[in-house]
Amino acid sequence: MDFTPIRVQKVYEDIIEQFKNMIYSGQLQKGDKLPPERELCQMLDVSRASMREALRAMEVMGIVDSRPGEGTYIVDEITSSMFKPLSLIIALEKNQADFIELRKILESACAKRAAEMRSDEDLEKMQSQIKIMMESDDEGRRAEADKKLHRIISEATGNKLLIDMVEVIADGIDAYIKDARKRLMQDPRNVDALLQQHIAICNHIKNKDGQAAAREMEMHIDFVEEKLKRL
Amino acid sequence: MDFTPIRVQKVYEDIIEQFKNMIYSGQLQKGDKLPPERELCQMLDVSRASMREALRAMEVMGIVDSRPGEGTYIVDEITSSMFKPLSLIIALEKNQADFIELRKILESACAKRAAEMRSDEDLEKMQSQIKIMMESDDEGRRAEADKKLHRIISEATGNKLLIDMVEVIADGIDAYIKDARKRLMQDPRNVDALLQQHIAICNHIKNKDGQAAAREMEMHIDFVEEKLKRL
DNA sequence: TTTCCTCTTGCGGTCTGACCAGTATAATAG
DNA sequence: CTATTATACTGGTCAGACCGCAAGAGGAAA
Repeated sequence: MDFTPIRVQKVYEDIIEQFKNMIYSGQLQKGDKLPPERELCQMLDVSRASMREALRAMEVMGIVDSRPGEGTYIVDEITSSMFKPLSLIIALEKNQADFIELRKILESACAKRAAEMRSDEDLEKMQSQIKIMMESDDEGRRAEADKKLHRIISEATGNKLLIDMVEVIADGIDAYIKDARKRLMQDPRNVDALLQQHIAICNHIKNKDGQAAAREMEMHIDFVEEKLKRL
Repeated sequence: MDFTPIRVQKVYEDIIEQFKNMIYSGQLQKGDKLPPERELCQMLDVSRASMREALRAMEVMGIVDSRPGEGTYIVDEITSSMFKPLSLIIALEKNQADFIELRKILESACAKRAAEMRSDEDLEKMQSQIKIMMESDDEGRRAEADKKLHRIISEATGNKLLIDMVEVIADGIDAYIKDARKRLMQDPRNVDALLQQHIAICNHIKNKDGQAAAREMEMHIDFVEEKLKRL
């Protein structure tokens, strides 16, 4: 006998399901205020504990926002919170190849779009970070500038989704390889290579050459990945 | 006076924070079994309700898995569950430009990698879907084949992360534009145009021309987006 | 009448303790 | 030694209580 295992739906999952349907059907929209928890419990005939588990779950998903004394609302602005779990998953996953590939895809796409849409202001911000990288002797500061530069590039796309996602993935990976990076940067040749790559990327963005910027970004991430592997 | 609002950390967030740190520090690893809820409560000196809110939150993040009578475990395999909230956010967001752009980035990257890594088996699967599209008169079946084809392409990359993410985003957007698509497909010219685009993408994948496949995929999504806008 | 303060009310946040229904393990019978 | 049964353990759910914050009602002062 080979029966299918019965998947027992937990109450909180059921509750989320109902909210989901109301969102899909448009009955719940951005910014809407939800009834008080106690009322919701009566409506769905569940305990407050279960209702709260569902609400907390939706809170970490970035779908609702509960404020003490005020009430619970459907969020009215997308936040990066929904991507936060990613950094934890990255920390759990020893084989990070998939994450690095995803990062490469996203960051090169950012570079391409940044090249196409950048304002002069964006360009200035990038170059000020590069200046810090060139002039500073402190690896900590250089690493910070590196990070900022990548963020400025993603911000130049104007796509909030992209910005948040790149940041979470980059942070997750960076936290994981932090020590390795430090050791890598003890060799001045590596420091210089990285600097040249960053300059090249920015130049392509300056010249509004999206293709080249994307290619350069991809090579840049490949370079770091390759060096780290050898460590 | 311009004080910073005091951010009151909720208990469940605090608990998650502690788990997060243990994951980052490596004290908690994939597959580990957690102590029973009641013990955890004692360790952290919190109520079971709060502990459960934290656990449920981590469950929807795809980090832990609780099984009745058995215990709670750190997940040992990445699941797509962490991306599920995205489809809800998509449903909430009227302006989907950012999502469509993200989709374009991911799917064209998939096409590129699929072209580079595809097996003959992958190719066969793609072509069988195209055959369905060509021969079927039922728009429902054609839409299904369309969807499957895109999934086969993402699967050809072998990157689970990418597969899950593309699926969630595509599903979210498709659900949103479902009716519009139906109307679009009432015009045979559109049906044919889409078919030609799919064939072109697959041909590039067949020829292992990643650049062309990516470009074609991007144009394909642009085409659909453009047509939908005019509707 | 208007403004300001106070107080009530409503809300989310947290805790306690209890019971249920599965799973796993130890004890028992064969 | 094996198969069965009984027990302990674990997550899932519920009910009820109390706290502190926020908003709005109502009254006091200008």
